[in-house]
Amino acid sequence: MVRAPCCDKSNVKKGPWSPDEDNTLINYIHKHGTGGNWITLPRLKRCGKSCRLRWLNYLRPDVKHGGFSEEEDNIICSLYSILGSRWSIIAAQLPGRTDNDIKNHWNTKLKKKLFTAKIEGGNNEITTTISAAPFCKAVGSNGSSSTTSSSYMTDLKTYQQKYYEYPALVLDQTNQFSMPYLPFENNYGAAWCSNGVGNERQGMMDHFVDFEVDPQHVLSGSSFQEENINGVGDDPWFGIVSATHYNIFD
DNA sequence: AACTCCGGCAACCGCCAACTC
DNA sequence: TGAGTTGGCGGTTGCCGGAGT
Repeated sequence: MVRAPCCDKSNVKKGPWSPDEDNTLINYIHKHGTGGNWITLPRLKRCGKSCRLRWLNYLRPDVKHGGFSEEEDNIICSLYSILGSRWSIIAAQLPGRTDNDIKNHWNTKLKKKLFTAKIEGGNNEITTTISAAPFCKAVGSNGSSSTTSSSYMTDLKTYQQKYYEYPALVLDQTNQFSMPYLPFENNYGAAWCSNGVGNERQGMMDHFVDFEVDPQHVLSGSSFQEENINGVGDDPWFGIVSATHYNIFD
């Protein structure tokens, strides 16, 4: 009871797609859809995976190419600061953009842009790390605090494993620290910051709780100034307090 | 004009989780 | 239940065109 392999690797065409191949693929999908099965797609001498990639990244009618706006750049950088290189999740927040496109854009432009901004900033904060804290799992679906100490610790372990390079937060055009902008509907996504006194994890947790239960700290689609938050120090930490409805860390 | 270098991007590769038989 | 298949993802490669020399 064994299925046929997805393609005969020795007889599979690679490299750039020709207009003919594109047309064949487009016509087929318009006629039949993908049916969730890329392997049975048109009899191009292409691997099913290659067909899927070509359609999703290039041929799909709603896909946008290039021309990233400032706002899109900001969203990408903010989400990168939180999620790291989880391009598919980041792409899900940007209609018409593909993970591949965003990844390329980050690697070729944004990374350098932020690095340059960091150098120009020229302060000790350069060496600071930020972290992405999947605390969302520990927050009630209505945004209220329902965290238990055990789930706290589970998430803390994940949290401690997820450190990212600093630069993504230098984005703020006013040259101040700003919290990542989280473009989630209904703003269930919210950012959190602490001064991370002495790099104490417990210290950060305290700030997290303070922040979480205080509605005025919940983002409403704008960036968040450092002075709005309890902890103001030279060793800031950033994270998410809630993004519960989206399960973005699952 | 010829050559080299470099940036941008499409496509491939390999891994892994989910699914199927 | 386990082996094999498939789809999805992130990392990487390699081609192409433009800029610089």
